[in-house]
Amino acid sequence: MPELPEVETVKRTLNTLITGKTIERVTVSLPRIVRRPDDPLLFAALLEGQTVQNIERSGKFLRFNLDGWVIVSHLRMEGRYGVYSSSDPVEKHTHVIFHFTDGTELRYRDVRQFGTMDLLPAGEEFAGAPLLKLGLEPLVPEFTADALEAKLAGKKTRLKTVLLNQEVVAGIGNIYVDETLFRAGLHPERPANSLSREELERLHKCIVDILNEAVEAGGSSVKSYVNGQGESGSFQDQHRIYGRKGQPCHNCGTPIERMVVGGRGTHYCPTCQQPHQGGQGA
DNA sequence: AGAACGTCTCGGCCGC
DNA sequence: TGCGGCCGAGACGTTC
Repeated sequence: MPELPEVETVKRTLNTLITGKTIERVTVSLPRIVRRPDDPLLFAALLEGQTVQNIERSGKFLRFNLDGWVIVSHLRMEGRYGVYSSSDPVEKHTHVIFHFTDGTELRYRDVRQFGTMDLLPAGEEFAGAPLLKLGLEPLVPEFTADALEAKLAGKKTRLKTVLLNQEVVAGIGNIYVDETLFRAGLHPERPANSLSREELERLHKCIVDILNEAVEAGGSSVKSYVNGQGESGSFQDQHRIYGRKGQPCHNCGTPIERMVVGGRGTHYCPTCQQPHQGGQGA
């Protein structure tokens, strides 16, 4: 489920919950989740005795920094982490358990089993897949309108498809791309290289503003919770376009429409987001 | 029954 | 012809 704001929320919560804890052993009950090393027993063996230094984020990936290793974890659609006592009953769809020496556990649950974990030597995590080709981090000072413009240059691809491409901007998903394009007043199917400078600057600002607002609200979903302390996220109450098919646009009252772009459900206002240049944004 | 907050691969089409 | 860019479809389990 998670996009950048949800992953950022999970990251912050986990930092408060498991930093400094030492892994005693690891249980992998669904091997497909662990991509590297390909042997889940080796994955578990390499992690024994490792201490959690901190957790960072790249795009939608979590990076668990240990002593000599880094776990690069992607939640895909429905992956969730939770911190439990070892005496808590193990919930359905729990696929990986990190047992700590203090009797607590970090558990990974994933109903759809799409999530992934890659264990990589510390210092080498950016040298190859899956982080090497990640695009611009949108919430750092280096993410400027010029940087975005350079990434979009020459791309005739539709705007929504480009923004969902993690090699362009890292962390935007289906909810925030719709929210961003609505606020920017841009049609999802505009060719990416057709934006005026003004439109590009508006798009850049909307990406940054919406992601920051969502992080501030603790993310959108109710599905990417960490545990009782980290499970809420209220940004879904601020969604102005996503999931509002048929309801009136907050801007102009026109019923919001839904179409499919790049295979993804896409919500937009046919009045505020015209398929040609123009418009002032929402 | 259709859709789901994410990738990833495959095959086809288009234009240089 | 060859190749890159781009697109849609389908796949990956499961739930509601």
